Amino acid sequence: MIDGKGWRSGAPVERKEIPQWFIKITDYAEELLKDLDELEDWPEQVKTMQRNWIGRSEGVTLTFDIKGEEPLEVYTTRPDTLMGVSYVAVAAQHPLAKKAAAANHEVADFVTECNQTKTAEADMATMDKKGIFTGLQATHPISGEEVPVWIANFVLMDYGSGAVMAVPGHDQRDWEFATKYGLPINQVIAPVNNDAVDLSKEAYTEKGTLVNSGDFNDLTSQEAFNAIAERLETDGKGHKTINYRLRDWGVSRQRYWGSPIPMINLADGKEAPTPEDQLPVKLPTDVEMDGVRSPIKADPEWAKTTFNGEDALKETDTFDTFMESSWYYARYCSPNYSEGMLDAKAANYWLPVDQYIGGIEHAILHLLYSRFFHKLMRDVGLVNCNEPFKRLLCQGMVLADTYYREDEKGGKDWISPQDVVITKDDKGQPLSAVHKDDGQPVNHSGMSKMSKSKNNGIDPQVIIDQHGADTVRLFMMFAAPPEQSLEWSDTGVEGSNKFLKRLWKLATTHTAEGDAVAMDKAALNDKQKALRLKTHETLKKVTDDYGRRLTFNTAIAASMELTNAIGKLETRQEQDRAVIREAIETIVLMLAPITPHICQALWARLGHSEPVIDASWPTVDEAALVQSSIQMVVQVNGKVRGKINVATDASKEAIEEIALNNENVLKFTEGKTIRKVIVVPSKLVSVVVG
RNA sequence: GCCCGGGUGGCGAAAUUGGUAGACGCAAGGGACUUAAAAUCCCUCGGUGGCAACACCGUGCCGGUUCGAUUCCGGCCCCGGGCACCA
Repeated sequence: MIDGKGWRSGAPVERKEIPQWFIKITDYAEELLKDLDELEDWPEQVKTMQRNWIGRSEGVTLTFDIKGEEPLEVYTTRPDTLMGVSYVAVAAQHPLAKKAAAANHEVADFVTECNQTKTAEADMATMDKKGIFTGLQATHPISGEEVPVWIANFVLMDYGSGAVMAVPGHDQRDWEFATKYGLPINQVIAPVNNDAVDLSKEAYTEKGTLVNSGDFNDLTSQEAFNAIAERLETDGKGHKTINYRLRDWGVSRQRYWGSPIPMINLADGKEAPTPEDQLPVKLPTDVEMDGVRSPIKADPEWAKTTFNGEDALKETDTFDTFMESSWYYARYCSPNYSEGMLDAKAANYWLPVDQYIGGIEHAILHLLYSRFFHKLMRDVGLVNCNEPFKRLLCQGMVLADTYYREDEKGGKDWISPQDVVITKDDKGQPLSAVHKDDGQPVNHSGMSKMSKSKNNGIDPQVIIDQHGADTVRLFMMFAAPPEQSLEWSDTGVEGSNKFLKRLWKLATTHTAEGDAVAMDKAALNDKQKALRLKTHETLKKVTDDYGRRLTFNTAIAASMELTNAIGKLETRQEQDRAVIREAIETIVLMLAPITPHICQALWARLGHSEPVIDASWPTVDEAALVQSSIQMVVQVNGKVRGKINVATDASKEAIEEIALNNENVLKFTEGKTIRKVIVVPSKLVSVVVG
């Protein structure tokens, strides 16, 4: 868009009302909300976002009568504040607004202005709150008093009934609007503790006790909610309602690139689904793009068809691409099936998806649409489970450094990080960045998502050619937990390569010395036992990291620690080699999912004929985890003052005794009264002195 | 503006249920090997003071709960994701 016009067509950007297709996702709002509770292996963050997006609220729908007009319906979640209403406001697209606009050109100008502003929620929420009086008066459903009807730019036509009752005393947005336009601000809620409220500074939005509310005085907000709802119900002026923030899904797109919506527009103005013998409706490929209109809209012939022998027109809108991404996972179960959308048998064999992975940017739209679509498929008998994705992991983005130079026009010329040479000072802080070709300086613009536009993508093939796929895989899994963004670092890649070389050397040196003898667990010395302990502790941790936590970075770190520990054990005895063999085999099996190639090669050298991919996951030897003594920390008034070694089976009293007699601990307890000693088993002793 | 995350050494990060802050790695510094360099190996590595033992400070900022807070609570600042037509 340039200056509010399409860059190719020159057409001005404007908002228009056009007929479009919607899918009634709101019918599933309650189920989409409720079933979130079943998704135990979804991140809490995503479920919270979806709950808020669906936005279930309990309130009351009520009507204000207007002379000579249809009664005005409003929805409120705070019926307890009803007696404080000082005006009502409708959206600019509301029928009352349109009617008022027809009668008054100032109102018409305002409505036009509202229709030109952006409709994104973020824009609506941050724009100046503006309004205009329609000239109409509405009758309060209980007091019978007259209140003015305004048009306000912040009232959404799509939510509730497109009209709100305004209680400036107890709603901050209404308060700001009333203050701006000099409308009355009435107090009808008082704090429970009866504190005075200053409504000249801001609205009082808490719940409390009703005041200035006639028959409802002295009721609590909760009691008044019910009492007022009942009164309205009795008088035929309203009733309790459950409302959702979720709106129906607009699936129409006016562009060519998409699946044509299989509906037919009939001569009488009605619509019908495309009959089966005309399916699928295919997008024509022999088209001319004029850059303005979709070819199937520009071509008067394409849409022509018949329905029950009558002339009719095919729909020329295409589907939102979210439509396809909402069920592809199900189609993947029977990709060659041609009798329908899904082969239900295959779908039910495979679904739900055990582990789904996607970026956090899909937390709401794609993941909500998919859940909805799955329930639709269930309701027509295509699948028999309630939810599409059993387990969800939201992975982060890959970021890389960005470098640029300014061109003559002041624009930015992005330079690939692979073409930049960095020099660093003694402390490792970058001193300068220059282009590798001309040696001239370039500007650094931080880390950002790898993209074509910033020219900071790294072709993995280059790194794979240099260091091998295992190095790249190891680096990517090691640099950060998967749900966090990953900062690409060439030196980090080299670090991963170094580790693999070290592991290779360690393992091949070991195998070159011949086969290890069988381990004699009873004959192990302390150092050998310590390595076995480390091996099985590591295995236990890595198993949990892979299986439950999905923190591959810590699984790798633990494997590195074990590798370092092996290097520290001297190999003088046969049993040293037996314990080392076990440790190396464990590392190879643990890292095989991440670095399969090198692990397969090492596995073979370790004398296994079956491929490592077919080897079973090693089991933790609980006996190896048993220790005779452990280290505990001693704190005095919350600060670590000593470390003690105690027998694993030592009693609380014995531990206390050792802790209190620790040399450094005594320095801080001498001459003071010991008020309390807390022993946290196998962790620490906390001494409180005063 | 609203909803959801995040903020820890020079850097990427770890600390899983409130219990030793900085594991693991990168960068940097020192050393060994080498004619030399690369590679490799060893040592140091949050800050301040101290020969050291150790002490004090330290997880965005301010406050609170607790014997004990990176972790829990209240308020604030900054960064990222989403806000329905980017998908």
